[in-house]
Amino acid sequence: MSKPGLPRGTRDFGPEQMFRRNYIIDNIRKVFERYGFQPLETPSMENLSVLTGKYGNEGDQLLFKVLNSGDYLSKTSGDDYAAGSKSLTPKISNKGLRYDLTVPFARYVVMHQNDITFPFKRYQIQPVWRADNPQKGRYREFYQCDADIIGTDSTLSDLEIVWLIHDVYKSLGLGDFELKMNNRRILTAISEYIGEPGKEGPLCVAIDKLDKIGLESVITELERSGFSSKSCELLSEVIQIKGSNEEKVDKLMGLIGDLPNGERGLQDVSFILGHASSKKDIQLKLDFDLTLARGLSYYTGTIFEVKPTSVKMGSITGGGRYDDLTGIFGLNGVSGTGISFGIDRIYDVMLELNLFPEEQSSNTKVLITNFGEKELDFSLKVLNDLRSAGISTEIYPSNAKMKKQFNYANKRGIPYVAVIGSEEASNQTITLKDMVSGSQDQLGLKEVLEKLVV
RNA sequence: GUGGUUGUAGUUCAGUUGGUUAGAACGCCUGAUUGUGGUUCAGGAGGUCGCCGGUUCAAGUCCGGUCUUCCACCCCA
Repeated sequence: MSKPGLPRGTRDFGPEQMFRRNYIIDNIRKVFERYGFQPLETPSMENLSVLTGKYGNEGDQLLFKVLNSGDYLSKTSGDDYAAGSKSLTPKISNKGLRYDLTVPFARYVVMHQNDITFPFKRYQIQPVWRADNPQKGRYREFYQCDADIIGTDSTLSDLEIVWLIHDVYKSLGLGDFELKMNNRRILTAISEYIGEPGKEGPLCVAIDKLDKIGLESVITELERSGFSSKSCELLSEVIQIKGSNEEKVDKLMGLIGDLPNGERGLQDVSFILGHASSKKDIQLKLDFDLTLARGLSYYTGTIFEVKPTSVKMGSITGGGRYDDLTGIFGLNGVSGTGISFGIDRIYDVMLELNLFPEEQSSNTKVLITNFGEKELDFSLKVLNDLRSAGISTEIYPSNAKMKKQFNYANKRGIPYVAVIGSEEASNQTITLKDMVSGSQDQLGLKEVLEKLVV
């Protein structure tokens, strides 16, 4: 028999890792619920008609497709095979694994539009799959934690997202990050201002790389995609605007303030900037960054991204406002804003910064020894009494050597061992050993309960 | 999808110009200690050298392919 393995880009999570992952997820969930978000889960699989075409060409290639059940070749012919995988795939596969949580959410909203009370605030914590090439911080199966407010175009919701991000990272003790914010309308207005209206798509793609490849390479790339040298000159002036967040808003107002998109985008940004710090306990490095573009094409307003500052890692949280997410499924005029936390990356960052609470390798507080049948009745009574009192208790399942039973408690990090041998069983007492100090006392059941219930 | 990189015991890694029976540390098991773990000491088990093929008298070592790991690009969380 050959040794088993895992599919590329997937991982097992042992008890130790699950303890840490649950710590992250529990904290995020608590904050989500404190903000009034309601839980939602959707299936791992969606119909390919729901998924394809939503993430661009590249995204479609990254979808994991599920082969049809039964004789999946029955509806194909030799011609399909000859025409290549593009024409063959739809005939042998009509389902795929979800690529993110936003599109399934949009599908859900459209299907349940008559039952949902808007504005609808939902959160969703589930794995997603991408047939991508794995590397640092990139997996083929990973979790997203999404929170969206849908059915309102109020900028107040965007502000709530800022506070939500702040509170999530505060609860995790991760303060070492920067929240970047921009607005797609501003990028649109800039493309109009520099004389290349309608080209905000390529503009976003290029601008997004600014901190990676530098201004000159960005300009080169833009010229290659048809931007005139005059527009590029104007652009480099605009994106080199420096100063505080408020100063940047002011300067931009002078340039693109008369354009409808520019005015509205800057209003939103300044609303958020103005109110964000009104929260009492706020400690947030919020940066209005003109070069933040974000890839996903459905964003139309405010956009967010969180990056750790001292750990080399891509974005750990991203989101923004979209005006017409459900339009692709035939429901128009539903605006929303949302955020997605990448817990696998947050895990990596927190591990590197040593931010997890001390590991708790076991929930069990007491291990009851097993000496065999004579002591069993009393041992089981103690076991059940301790459990009834809310104390997490185990009994060693077989009459093994004491060395082995103590070793088990030690390895599992169980703090107390209750020794119940013939002597203890006959006078109904328990020898309770404290595994940390090494000391032990012979006690009655009541005394044990008093000692352990704190 | 493109380019580079990695693979030897449960884990982390050695392994000489190709040459006897592939090693270490940690971990694991047993005993010293028949009712007591963490320390110590003694002993033991554990390997299809990722897989398939090729070169050679001889391959862990060289060559080809393939899978995998990690990294970068693209894109993204």
